Amino acid sequence: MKELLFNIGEFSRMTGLSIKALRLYHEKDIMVPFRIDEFTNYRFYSRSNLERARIITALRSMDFGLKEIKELLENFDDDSGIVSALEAQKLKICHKILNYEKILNSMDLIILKEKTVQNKKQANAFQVEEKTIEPMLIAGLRFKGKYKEAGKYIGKLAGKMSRNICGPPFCLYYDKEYKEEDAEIEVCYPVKEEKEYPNVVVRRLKGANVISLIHKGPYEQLSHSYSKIISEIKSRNGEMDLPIRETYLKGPGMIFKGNPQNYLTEIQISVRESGFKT
Amino acid sequence: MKELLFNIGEFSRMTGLSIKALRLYHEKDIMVPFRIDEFTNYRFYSRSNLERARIITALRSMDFGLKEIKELLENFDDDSGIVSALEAQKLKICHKILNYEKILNSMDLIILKEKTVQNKKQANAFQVEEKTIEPMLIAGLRFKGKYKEAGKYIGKLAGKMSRNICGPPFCLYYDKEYKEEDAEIEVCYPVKEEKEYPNVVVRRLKGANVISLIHKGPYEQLSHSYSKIISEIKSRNGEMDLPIRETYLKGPGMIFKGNPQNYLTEIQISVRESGFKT
DNA sequence: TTTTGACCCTGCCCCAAGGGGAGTGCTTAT
DNA sequence: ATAAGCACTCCCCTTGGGGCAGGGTCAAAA
Repeated sequence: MKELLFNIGEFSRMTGLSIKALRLYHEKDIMVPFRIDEFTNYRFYSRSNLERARIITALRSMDFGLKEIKELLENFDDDSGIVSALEAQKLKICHKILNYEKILNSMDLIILKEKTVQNKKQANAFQVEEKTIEPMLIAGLRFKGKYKEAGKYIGKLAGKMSRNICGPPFCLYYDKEYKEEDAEIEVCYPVKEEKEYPNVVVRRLKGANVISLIHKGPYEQLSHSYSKIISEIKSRNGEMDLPIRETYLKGPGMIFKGNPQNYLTEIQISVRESGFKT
Repeated sequence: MKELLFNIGEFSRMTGLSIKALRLYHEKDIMVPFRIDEFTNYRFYSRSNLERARIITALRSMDFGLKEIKELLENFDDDSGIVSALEAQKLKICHKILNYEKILNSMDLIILKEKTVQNKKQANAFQVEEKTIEPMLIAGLRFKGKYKEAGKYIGKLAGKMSRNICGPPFCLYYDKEYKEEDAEIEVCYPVKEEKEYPNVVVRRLKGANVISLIHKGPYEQLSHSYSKIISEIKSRNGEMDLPIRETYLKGPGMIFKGNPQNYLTEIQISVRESGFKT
């Protein structure tokens, strides 16, 4: 029975292990061929090697390393003994999965952001436009300071919310006039669920009838667009309401900083129905 | 502004990238220091390097390879350009997760099996015992042949059911007497859900009152235990009902073949209430 | 009996993303 | 003067093999 042996090629085909792998396992003393020809060094595998190969394949498919497999093979010959090793391996794999899921989440965030921008971009091409904004659930972080500080706070907020975010960030400006310092600003993200966060107010933002304009270019030139939209409102005899909303459709990316000439910012100013003609 | 530079140690602390990694990125032209001292070869990093390091860190954290990162850095400077790369990466990661989840499943299967055995083992120590079996949902594969063929069919069945399995396999013997050939045998696995499988019957197996005995040792010696249990039933004046159930608590493992001396097989024979005395 | 094509051997280099260490050079503080 | 603390280059190591070169071997065909 034992006398029927297979050379490495046959054995490779039988087990599905590559010849290279078989030689490696031999070298690492994980699976030693039944007989090695003294003169030619040809490897010959037996039926018991076949069984061992099956075990190795099974353990490899569970992502065990060769070193671990060697130890397991040396110390056990029964499934019940390796249960604890399996449990440990399970833990490792769970960690990997969790890590990958975290990666998926952050990638989704970026993709979502870019997709949103592309949709917006096609919709209306930098013209003043009237529209109705639906109410939405938002997380807001309010502060008093300079406009330029908003970016910092958005970063902070994004870090806290991460998986809960479902749209691009925006600012609410509560001042009637331009203020270099001590402006009343709330940075916001639309969110999916109503969760609690420290220093953050999660609430439902009312819908509104707004005049909107998408500004393309660096933030420093926002004033051009502001004059455009405000003169439009005046010409239509509309009356502005606070807060003004500034949505950062496309700003510095999560990865690349991008080119400020391509930044897109939507300015939305609520107008009262009274005295406003379409 | 540009004249303030950092040596590699400072830059490493600022970016969180190891010195080794920084040197590697330099070598691979992924991030070249702003200035390299001609005489000492010291690397000096600038503020723009800092920005690039941030990008690299972000991409690395998404499991991109250095080669991919290099290409991305060469071709894009804006998040929107890399969306397709992100989608591709997402796919890869999803595959990895799926693969790991498959591994987890098969590991769980093995662990579950061994745990079941250990519980059974403690419960009753190889004594004839009367008990009531609850009804259960099973998947059965019926064939006509030799007893020894059952193992083959169990393997087949396990492959099909895999994630649905929730207990050790068993056989149902529909013959009243021992038959060397053409025995009526059904190999079964208890399952969680009622799914459809080709050539497999999924059904609810009725509960029963049985006389049970756990046999320890190779299958060739099952006859000893059979005589023990049957003589016990006769002495109690019970009447046997078909089919006989043989549950393979511990047989050849999924990984190791194990030692047949340690195999555990539970024989269960239904007995009719009538004329049976406890 | 020889040849031929298929098969096998060892040994070397390669992959990714660095880690570890040896040996050497530079400045600075003591 | 010397030692500490950086920095540099060069080399080897990791996993699980893949690929190739150069040379030896096997079995069947000519």
